Amino acid sequence: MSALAPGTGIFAPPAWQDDVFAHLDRIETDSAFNEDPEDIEAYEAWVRSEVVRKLGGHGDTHNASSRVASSRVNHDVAPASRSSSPPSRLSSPSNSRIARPSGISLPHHTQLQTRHIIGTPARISTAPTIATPTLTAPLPHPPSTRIRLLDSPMSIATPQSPDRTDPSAIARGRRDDPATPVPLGTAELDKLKKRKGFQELTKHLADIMPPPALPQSAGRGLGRGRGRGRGRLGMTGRAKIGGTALAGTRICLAPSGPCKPRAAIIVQLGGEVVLHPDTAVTHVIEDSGASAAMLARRLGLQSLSDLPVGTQIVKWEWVTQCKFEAKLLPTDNYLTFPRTTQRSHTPSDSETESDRPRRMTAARRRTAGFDAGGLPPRSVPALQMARSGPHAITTRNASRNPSRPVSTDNLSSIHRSSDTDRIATRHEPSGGPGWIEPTGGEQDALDILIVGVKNGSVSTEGVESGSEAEDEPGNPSRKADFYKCGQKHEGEPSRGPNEWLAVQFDKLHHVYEGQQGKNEFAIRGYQRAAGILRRTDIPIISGAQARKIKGIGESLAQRIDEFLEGRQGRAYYEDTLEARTIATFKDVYGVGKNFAAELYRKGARTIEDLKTKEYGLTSGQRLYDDLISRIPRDECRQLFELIRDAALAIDGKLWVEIMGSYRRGAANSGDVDILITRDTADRLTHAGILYRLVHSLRQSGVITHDLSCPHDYFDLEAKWMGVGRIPGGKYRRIDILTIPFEYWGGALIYFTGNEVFNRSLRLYARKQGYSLNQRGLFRGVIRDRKGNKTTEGELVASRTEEEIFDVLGIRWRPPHQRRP
DNA sequence: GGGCGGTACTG
DNA sequence: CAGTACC
DNA sequence: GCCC
Repeated sequence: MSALAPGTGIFAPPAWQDDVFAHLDRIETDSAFNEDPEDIEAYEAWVRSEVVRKLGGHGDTHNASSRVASSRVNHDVAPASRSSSPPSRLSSPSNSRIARPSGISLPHHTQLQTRHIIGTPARISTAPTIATPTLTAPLPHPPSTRIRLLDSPMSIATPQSPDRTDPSAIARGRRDDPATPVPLGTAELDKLKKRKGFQELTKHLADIMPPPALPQSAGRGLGRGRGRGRGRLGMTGRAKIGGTALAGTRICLAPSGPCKPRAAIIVQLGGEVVLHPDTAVTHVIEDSGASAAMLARRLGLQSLSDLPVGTQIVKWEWVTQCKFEAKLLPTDNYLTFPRTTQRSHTPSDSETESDRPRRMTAARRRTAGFDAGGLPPRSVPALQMARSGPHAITTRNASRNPSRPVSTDNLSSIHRSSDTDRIATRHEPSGGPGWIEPTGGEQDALDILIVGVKNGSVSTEGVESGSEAEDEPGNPSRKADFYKCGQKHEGEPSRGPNEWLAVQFDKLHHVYEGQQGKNEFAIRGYQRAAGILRRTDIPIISGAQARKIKGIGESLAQRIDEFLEGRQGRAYYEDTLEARTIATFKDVYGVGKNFAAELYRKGARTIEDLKTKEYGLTSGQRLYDDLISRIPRDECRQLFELIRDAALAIDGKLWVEIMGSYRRGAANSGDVDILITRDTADRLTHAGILYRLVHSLRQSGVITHDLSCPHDYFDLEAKWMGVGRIPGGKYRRIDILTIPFEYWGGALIYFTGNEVFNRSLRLYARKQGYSLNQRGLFRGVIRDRKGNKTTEGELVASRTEEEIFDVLGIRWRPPHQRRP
């Protein structure tokens, strides 16, 4: 929800904006946004036509590239001029001095090519002057192999398909005389009741609820002014806000999320609170992101249709809004399961992580295959662990229990056997669509273990006791256990009980990005808090409680209290039009904080302003509409294939791979990242490829814009950033990076990310006396007082990912586990 | 109170 | 150089 | 912002 409404975004539903970009943003990022798919299609078609119109029918090419290109062409005519004659390679695939592991094939590509030389020995000599590692070391493995590995989306625990329960079927249960509510529920309910948290909450409710002697049925005239309830809320000093807005309601708070403060607010507003549904319940609060089926389970029901007729399942926002408007509002805009048809393409994300973290604003995460909303089996110990152990916060240690059919030895042997550096990005099963749930029969051992742990069928024994249990063995160096890069992070296929809070912090983070004079580390703190909350399985019910978690300090704890109590605190007052606008402008490529602020000062208020008035945006920047939207995995793959094929047509021995969030298994990505290198065993290199590739793709209409070009296209290490598309499709951000062959490992790590993982790994490396960059792991780097490097240092490891992890004493992990 | 990743391209 | 970008 |  990133509408630019001042001061309302965090507490209120987003005001509708007459801003198509806000609209698009909502479509793209907000899973709660439901709209007729046809409207969306029509809208997106319109956006495309607008773009085409503004671009005069096609993308133009930036001067930057032509400038660089022309300055280069004379200098280095050879590669370009050769392009007319198809290159070729020696026919033998094994001309490399290093034997390839059997079963791994070179990328197959065109065969009908005439002999030609791409690089020259002279080129090779231009390679960076690090000591060349002995070529007898295991080589990195060729990309684009089609071998199924754990490092593949198919092996990632993908979210199960969204719950298909027909929303209209919700709540057809009986509604008895509200004066004598009868509990609803199955045997599940008894189990729920036994949980410690549940009992605590019951007790708490007894404390704050009006005396039972009074008729509870309607709660009319009660609640407000009740001494005890008020007492609890006294700290807010705002007990009058909201009046008796909820009089007459009987609201079920499923035992997750910020129950206590929520209960207090409801009572304060004259409503009743129950922890499990009965025949008199009028509303159920649910915004943890659970599916209907999961919610039903948490409520101890077989199905939500067991709820009394007319029961509204609403988001907490409805209550806060009732409070602020001091009246009972219609629930239409706050339904957890809106009645309109669900959009069929609601992302089924395993990783909807944004490549542009600042865009993470919306509650877009959807259902998971199991109920993470329930109380965790060991909430208190687990939380206490949070500060001391890396495994405490998440419950996603896949393989705690070796007594599963598949031993962990098998797992690690899969990882360690052969090569962990084979990219093995599995794009799709042959002929099938890309991102599908593995069927039962095809689940591999890891899937089974992951699913088992998640649905509780596999014990998570050993969480408290800490170490031993070698499923998710620590790192060779135990210190690494305490870094994000030494932990397993698989993203959040499940929604935890703190999703609502996490979303608030996402929003706050976005706002702060537009706030002037705020420390970048402070801003990141909010982003991190969102992630922490999202991964915390224990419902956070107070700032003080959250304070125990590593990463949540005094300030964040205060924000949490404000959110939980529905208070208009700092978060509210800092949510200004200016901050939001600037934050939104920053989403335009090339517009950073300073320029965004300047644009605001100059009077721009919407993205539309930037495009229609003269603020000096380039044509590429005006593609905002397309670029801001996420790229479905399958489209990433198609773009990749176009690029790869173009590259292989130039030199079939290139290694071309798709990196970034795609490699981490994301269901959609913010851009397409391509990494290119070439085995130098035949004494040829990929120098000049980038220039020819970009040129070729421009010819074919795949590349349409340059955003930034390498200072030297003919360096072995070069980066091109720009915009392209599948002809006819949306414009997409594309990055293409080339690296010297010997940097493969370092480049893989860098380009795979994610950002947090990289920072963590680099920090860890630094603490160990190394320095890690996209070229590899270095030792002996000397920095001056300001941290500037004064000595290159010596390359320690870089040929493969595993080599680098080994030196650092960190367990290698497949990309899909690198999502802290 | 210091530290917080390391680098590349643009103008 | 500062600003913005990449993961 | 948080952590050491």
